[in-house]
Amino acid sequence: MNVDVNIKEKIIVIVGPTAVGKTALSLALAKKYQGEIINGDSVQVFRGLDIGSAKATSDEQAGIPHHLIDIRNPDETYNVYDFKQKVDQLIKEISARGKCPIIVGGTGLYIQSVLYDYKFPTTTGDSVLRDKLGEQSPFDLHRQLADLDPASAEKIHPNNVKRVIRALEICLTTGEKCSNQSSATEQIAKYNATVIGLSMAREQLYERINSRVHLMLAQGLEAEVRTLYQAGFGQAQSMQAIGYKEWLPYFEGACSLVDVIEQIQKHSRRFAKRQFTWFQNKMAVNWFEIDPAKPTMQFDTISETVQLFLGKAQ
RNA sequence: GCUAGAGCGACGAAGUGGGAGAGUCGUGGCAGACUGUAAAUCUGUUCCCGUUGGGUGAGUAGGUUCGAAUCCUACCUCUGGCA
Repeated sequence: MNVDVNIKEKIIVIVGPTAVGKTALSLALAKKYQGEIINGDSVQVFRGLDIGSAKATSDEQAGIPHHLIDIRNPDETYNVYDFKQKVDQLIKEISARGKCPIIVGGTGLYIQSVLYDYKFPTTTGDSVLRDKLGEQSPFDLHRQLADLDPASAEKIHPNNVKRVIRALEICLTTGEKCSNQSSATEQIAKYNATVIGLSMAREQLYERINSRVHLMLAQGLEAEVRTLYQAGFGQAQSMQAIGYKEWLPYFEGACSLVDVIEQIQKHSRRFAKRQFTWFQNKMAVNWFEIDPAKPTMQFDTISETVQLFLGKAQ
């Protein structure tokens, strides 16, 4: 199959682990190149989750169009499918305006789904079926999957109940096999994208993460989470985010504030590691190492790369 | 100074008290997987080396023994008690 290169829209993608400085770079590039920012992050979509998700402040956003931020209430859901649909549409619109779409985010799956044009199984989440399946033992679930879709069963570890259930859900509601549907997607780049990755020496990144948690606290993180908690959103999807879920035991008197801080730091460090794993292994990234002492020093180099990319004839 | 107890693996804990185990639990680190919750969920690994195997190993140095984490001696460190 030949995809006509000429019709591919140009997009800039900024990826990297949490706390590395993606937001700052996105703002700088958007200003310089008349870009519009598309949030590629699974938490910043929720209203009211501002400090803990490290959203750009409204001052920072001023004058630069931002998309897919604050588009959900804290008790609503959001997923890759929603994201990809909206992004495809947004890229079309923004490009038609003669602007450059800049996708910024740390959610590997989301970014991947856009870059490689994932085709998702048609079945939407069926919570009744999921609950019913959830009552069974992991072993039984996995055995069922082995009957219906051996390829998936082999790929998914029996302990990974969420993914076993999702695979079963696809088999049971569509009659298709999860493994067939996902492999139907070829690794074909849908857009003419330059993927800029920001990295940092592990130790320094971890220090930055640790101190950023204290910064968030100073900015009023506890009050932000308490408001959401008191509004009854404790069990919502949005509250599973790092920086939020860790407060629940504290509000219930089961742990100390120090415990909360340490948990948030730990979860953030692990998350950063998982982000590295994804971006390094799943997609072609143009990496730039950030020096935490001079975080904007690389921006000029990156900017040149971007200019070259944008200037190139299609 | 005297006395009682305790010292192992990146860290913490429990347990064992002549036939051992680089064993158990937890934490941290490292690595990995990922197609509708993905900041989710899950997996592997973590003394050394030539890694389907081999080596060293229970504070340190000796001793007893066919065999020692275990018993003995000395020393070091920590904790409690007494001065």
